[in-house]
Amino acid sequence: MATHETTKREARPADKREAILGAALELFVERGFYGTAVPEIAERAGVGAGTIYRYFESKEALVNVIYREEKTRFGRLALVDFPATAPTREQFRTLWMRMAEFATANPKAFVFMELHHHAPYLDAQNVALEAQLLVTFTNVVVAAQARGDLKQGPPSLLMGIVMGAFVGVIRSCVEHGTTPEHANWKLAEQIMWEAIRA
Amino acid sequence: MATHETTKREARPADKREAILGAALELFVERGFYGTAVPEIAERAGVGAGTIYRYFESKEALVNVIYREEKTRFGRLALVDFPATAPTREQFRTLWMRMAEFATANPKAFVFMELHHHAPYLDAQNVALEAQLLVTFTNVVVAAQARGDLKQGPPSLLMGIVMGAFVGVIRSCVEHGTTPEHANWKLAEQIMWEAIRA
Amino acid sequence: MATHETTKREARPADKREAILGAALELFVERGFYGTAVPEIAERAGVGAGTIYRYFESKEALVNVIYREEKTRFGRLALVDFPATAPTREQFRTLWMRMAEFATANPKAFVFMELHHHAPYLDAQNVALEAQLLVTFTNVVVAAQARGDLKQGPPSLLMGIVMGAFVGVIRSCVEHGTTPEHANWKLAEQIMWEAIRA
Amino acid sequence: MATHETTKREARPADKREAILGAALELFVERGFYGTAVPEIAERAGVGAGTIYRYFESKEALVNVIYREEKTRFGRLALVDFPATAPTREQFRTLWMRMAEFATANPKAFVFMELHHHAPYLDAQNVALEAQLLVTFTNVVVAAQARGDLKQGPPSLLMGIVMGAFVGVIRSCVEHGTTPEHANWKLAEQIMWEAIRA
DNA sequence: CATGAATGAGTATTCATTCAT
DNA sequence: CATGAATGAATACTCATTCAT
Repeated sequence: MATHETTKREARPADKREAILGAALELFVERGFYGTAVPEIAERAGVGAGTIYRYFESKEALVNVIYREEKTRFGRLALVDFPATAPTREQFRTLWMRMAEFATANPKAFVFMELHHHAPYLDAQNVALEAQLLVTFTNVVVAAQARGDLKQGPPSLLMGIVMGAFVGVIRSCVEHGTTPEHANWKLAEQIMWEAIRA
Repeated sequence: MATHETTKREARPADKREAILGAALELFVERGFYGTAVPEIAERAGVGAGTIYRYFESKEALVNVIYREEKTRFGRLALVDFPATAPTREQFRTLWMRMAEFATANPKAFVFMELHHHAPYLDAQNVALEAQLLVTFTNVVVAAQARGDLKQGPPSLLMGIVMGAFVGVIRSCVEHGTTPEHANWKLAEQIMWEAIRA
Repeated sequence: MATHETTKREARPADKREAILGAALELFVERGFYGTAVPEIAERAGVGAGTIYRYFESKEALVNVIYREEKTRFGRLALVDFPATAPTREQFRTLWMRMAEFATANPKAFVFMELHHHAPYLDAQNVALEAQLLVTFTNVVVAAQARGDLKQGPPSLLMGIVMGAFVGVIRSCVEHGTTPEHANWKLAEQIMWEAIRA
Repeated sequence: MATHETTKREARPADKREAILGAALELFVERGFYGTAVPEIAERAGVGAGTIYRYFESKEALVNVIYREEKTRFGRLALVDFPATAPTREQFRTLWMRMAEFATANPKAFVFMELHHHAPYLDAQNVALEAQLLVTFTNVVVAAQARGDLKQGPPSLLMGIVMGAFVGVIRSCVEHGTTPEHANWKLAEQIMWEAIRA
C-alpha cells in the first residue's frame, strides 16, 4: 500500500463500508440481529470495531441501511420497464424470473429481506418502502384479476401464495445446500402460473 | 395466592411448566430468541426467574423443548391415520386442511416453528426430528409422482413450493391482522392443487 | 447468616444500597463523575457491578440520589428550628456552626455538594432543591440587611463571600490533611461576622 | 492556509498551539477534563485532531500545560513588584485587586484553576508550583500577623477564608450570569479587610 | 508539518444463571 | 420446591491516540 499503484481491495475507502455491509448481511442471516455482536461484524469485515461507527450511527442504523439498499435494489430490478400492457402471462413470467435472477445472484440478501420483513427495529422509512412495494405488486394482481386472467379471491391471498412459494423454492435449495438453477425457476414459474391462472 | 381458593390469574395452566412454555412461546414469536430475556418469560408466566431453571436447564434447552413439543404435536396431527391408499387428490386435501387446522388453532406455535427452522441453537435431536418429518412428507410426494398424479421435478421443489405457499397464506393474514378463515384455506388448497397436479 | 441473630453489616439488604452510595460519594469526590468508572464504585462498595443497577437506574441517577440525600440532610440540619426571631448575631452563629457541624461530620459529602453544584447531569429536581435552599438563605440575609444588622450591597455578594469563606476553611484543612477543629470554626465564625456586620 | 492572505476565522491566534490551548481551556471549564473529547478540542481550535499531538504529548500533558501557564501568569501578575514594605492595608488591597483584575480579564482561566486545584492528573511540577505560590502568599500573611496588623490564628485559615471569599464573589456573579463589576470587587475587598484586620 | 480515518482499549449497561433463604 | 437478589461475563458504543497520506 506504500507504492502508488497497488490498489488493493482493502485500500479503497468505499470498500470498508461495503465490507461492513457484506459482513453484517451474512451474520444477520446466519444468527439474526440480536444474535450478532458488533465486534463479530467488524472481524468478518476485516476492520476495527470502532470503524463501524464511522460509517453507521448504530447497529440499528446499520441493519436499516442494509434493508433499504437491498430492498431498493430488488424493487428496481423487478419493476424497471415493467411490461404494464403485456399479457398477464408474460407479466407473471417477467416478475418471477426477475425475482429469481435477484435471488440467485444475491441469495443472502433475499433471505435477509425475508427475515427482517417485520422486525421491530426497522425504521419508518423502511416500513414505508415495504408498504409501497406491496402496493405496487398488489395493483398488478388486481388489474390482472379485473381482466379475468387470474383467479378471483383476495389479492393479498394470491400474493401471499405466490411469494410464499417463491421463498419455498429458495428454501428447498438452501436446505440442499445448492444454488437454485434456472431450470427449477422455470419449472416453478410454470407451476405457480397454473396455480393462479383463472 | 396464599388463600385457599387457588384461582390464579392464568387460565389454570396444568402447572408451572406449561405456563413457562406458553409464555416463552409467545415471547420468542414476538421478540425472537435473543430479544427475549429470561426474567420476562418468568414474569409473563407468573413464576420467579429462578423457577425456570428448575424445569429447564437453560434458555437454549427451553427453546428446544418448545420446538420439539410443537413439532411433534404438528407431525402427529398431520400424519395420524394418514390415508396412505387414498387418491392423491384426497391425500393432498387431507394434509393441507390438517395443517390449516393446526395453524389456525395454534398460530403462534406455527409461526414459532417457521422462525426457528434453522436457528443455530436448535439441538441435534430437533434437527433430526425436522429431517425425519421432511422425509415422511417427501415420500408421500414421491409416491404420488410415481402414480403420475403430480408434476414431475425434484420432490423437494414441489414440497418447497407447497409449504412456502402455505406459510404465505398465513403471512397474508397476519399482515392484515386477521385469522385465516376456512374459506381462504379451501381456496388456497384448490389453487395449490392445480399448481402441482400432473 | 443462617442463624437468625447474627446480623452482619453485609447481610442486611439496605446496607448494599448504603455501601454503593458511600463508595460512589468517595470516588466522585476523588476523581469526579466522569473520572469514576461504575465497576470501581462496585468494587469499593464490595458488590457486583450489576448490583448497582438493581438500586439505581443509571450512573446519573446514582449521582442525583447522592446529591439529593446529602443536600436534604444538610438543609434539614441547618434550618430545623431556625431561630427566625433571634438577633442577627445569633442567627449567623447558629447557621455557621450548624454548617460546620455537618461539614466536620461529613467532609466528603460537603465537598461533593460543592463540586456538583452546577454539574450538567444534575436533574431538574435537584436544581430546584438547590434553588430553594438558596432562596431560603437569601431571605435570611435580606431580612438582616433590612434590620440594618448587615452591610448593604447585593445579598448574593454577601452570601457568596460567606459561603466561599466557609468552603475556604474546609479547603485549608483538607490541604493540610487535618479535620477542621471546633476552635477554628469558632475563630472563622468571628472573622466572618466582622466581615459582614454593618 | 496556503493562500497569501492568511486571514483565518479565529481572532488570529498567534499560532495553532494557542488555538488549542484556548479551546481546551474553554471546554475543560464547560465540561470538565473527562467530559471533554480531544476531537472536540480540535474542532473548536480549528485544527485536525492529530495536530494536537504534535504540540502536546497527551490530553493529560495538555491540561498540565494550561494549568502551568495560567498559574504562572496569575502568580506573576499578582506578585510582580509586590509592595513588600507598604502597610498591610495597602498590601491587601493590592493583592485583592490584582487578583480581581486577573479574574475579570480571564474568568475562564480563573475558574479553570479553581476546578483543577486538586485534580488527580496534575503532574508533580504543577503540584510544586501550587505549593510554592501558597508559601509565598502565606509568608505575606505571617509577616502581617507579626506586625500585629492581622488577626492571630493559623495563617492557612486566614488564607483559606480570604481565597474562599474571593472565589465566592466570582461564583455569585457566575450564578447571576454577570461579569464581576469593579464596584463589587471594591466592596468585597472592604468587607474582607474588616474580616481579617486585627 | 498537518490531517483525519482507523483503531482497540475502556465505558455504561444488560441479562442468563446461581444460590441463600 | 420456589424465589428473586446478586452476580459478572458480554454487549453496544466512545474516545485517546496513531500513522499513512
